[in-house]
Parts: sequence; C-alpha cells; structure tokens
Amino acid sequence: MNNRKKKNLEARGWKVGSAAEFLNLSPEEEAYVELKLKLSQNLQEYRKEKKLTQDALARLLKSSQSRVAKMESGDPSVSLDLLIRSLLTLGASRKTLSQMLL
Amino acid sequence: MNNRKKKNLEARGWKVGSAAEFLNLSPEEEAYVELKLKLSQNLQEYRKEKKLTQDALARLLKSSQSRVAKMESGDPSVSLDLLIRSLLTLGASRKTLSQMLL
DNA sequence: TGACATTATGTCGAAAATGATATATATTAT
DNA sequence: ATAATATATATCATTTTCGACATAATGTCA
Repeated sequence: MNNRKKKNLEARGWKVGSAAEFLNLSPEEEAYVELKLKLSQNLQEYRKEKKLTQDALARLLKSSQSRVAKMESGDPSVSLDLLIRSLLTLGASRKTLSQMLL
Repeated sequence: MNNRKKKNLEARGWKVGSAAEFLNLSPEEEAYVELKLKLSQNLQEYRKEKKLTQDALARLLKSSQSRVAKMESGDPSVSLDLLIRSLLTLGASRKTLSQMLL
C-alpha cells in the first residue's frame, strides 16, 4: 500500500499508531477497510445522482445528516450494515451492490 | 415472494407477526434479509470446505461457537459486518464476495 | 445402547453503532 | 460581502451487536 492511500485513511480517522503498525494490517483488515471506502464513495455518487442533500437522504433513511456525512467520509464508526442498507434504500439492487465491490 | 421462502425465513427467527405483515417487507428490507442469508450459506460452505468445526472457526475469528452457529443460521442478531469480516478471514476475496451476492 | 463430538438456542453484561443535537466549516446565490 | 444552504465534526444517551457461558439438541461411532 502506498503512502498516499495510508495518509488518506489516516485522515479519515482509522486509528493507526504508526506507519509500521498500519502496514501490518492483515489482508482481511485491509480488504474490509477498502470495502467500506468503496461503498462510501458509491453512496455519495448515488445521492448526488438523485440530487438529494445529506439531510434529505437522512430523512429517507430515518437517520440524521451527521450520520450521512460520516457514512460518506468513511468514518470508522459507520458499519457495513448501515452503508449497505442505505444503498438498498436508494434503490441499489444486489447486482449493483455486487459490482460496487469490484 | 413464494410461501416456501417465507417459511424458511420464519423458521430462522425473523420476527414477522403474520403472513400479511411479512409480505409488507419493503423491497430493501427483503433484499437485506436475502443478502444476509446468502452470506450465511456461503460462510457455512466455506467452513466445511476447510474441514473446520464451528468451534475451530470461532477461535480463528476470536469469537464463540454459539455466534458462529448464529451466523450460519442467519440469526437476526448477526450483522453484515460480522458475516463479511468472517468470510474475509476465511480467505474470501472481494471478488469472491461480490459473486456471493448474485 | 452410551460416550463423545458437534451444532443449536437462550441469556447476559460489555462493547460498538446509532440517531439526535449542537456547532463549526464550507459552498452557493444574491 | 453576506445571507442562506449544505456539509463536516464532536459529543452523548439509547439501542444493537458482541463474546461468553450454560445447556439443550443432534449427530457419530464403538
């Protein structure tokens, strides 16, 4: 993993003590983080395509604007569950979700 | 949704008061439940391929046998997060995960 | 059959994720 | 520039999910 990606993740609050520690992320931990980032990005794209504000999406999801912001920023406090349920609410099919992972 | 699928879900503990209520699952709720069931099934297949007992897998995941059983049975108390992290720990790639969704 | 291994189910305190709220920081329009 | 709108960040009480444990049920094999 290059330094650029690392910095990006660190900026998003993934707690990584040092560069060494970070690079010691196991393959599955790394895959998990990447998965979340992909879904985060797709969620934001989906929302913008539909011309929704974060607040409007939050109401659809019965959530809050702040949580939508955290979803889109890849905040560690957001679970895959919430991301996926949000995408489904926005109308993503399983097929679409499947392609987001690649 | 046919009656067979409904019965299957009910047997797995998804709390649905009546048939009518059940059929009123929104499309995204239904997609979410199906997603979890697919991952559950794949997890069990993966585990058996590797000749692991639930207890052995639990140790790999730093979890417990009972939680593995719940994962595999599609128990509502199990999150997509845990299912996906488990599959990743078992060596599933994002590509493989992607195909599980279809 | 009975001993042994494996899986299922129920419960619980601890930990993590959640929506809500407040407020700071952009971004946009006039 | 400034008002209005949109997004980001921090904190917190509540809810959900968690591993652990006990124990029941099922399967396996001598």
